[in-house]
Amino acid sequence: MFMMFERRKPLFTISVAAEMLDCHPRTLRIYEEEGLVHPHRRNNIRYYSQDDIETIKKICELMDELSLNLSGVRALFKAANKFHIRLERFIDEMLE
DNA sequence: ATTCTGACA
DNA sequence: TGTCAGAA
Repeated sequence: MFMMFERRKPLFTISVAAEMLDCHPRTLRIYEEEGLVHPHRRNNIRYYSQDDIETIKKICELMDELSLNLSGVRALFKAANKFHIRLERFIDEMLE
């Protein structure tokens, strides 16, 4: 189907995640290639957690509110990691 | 039916 | 980023 559970947490297949985020599955795969999200995999199939969904929402916000492209987001992620900053808070502050 | 990867008139 | 082919 399009959803499964693990430890009480819902996991969504790429098609469902894409619907929730109103974007193309291709886009989600690209974000993964860029190392922006790491959906859980089972039998080579991607399963997105609610957290993954939230992370991607943030990515979209960064792109259209700050006019950043994918490479910009990638740079931001790299910086956050380099300075040991919590990604969630980091992004929220960028959006303030 | 659904997803995956790789490729691009 | 969208779309399509070929395989799983």
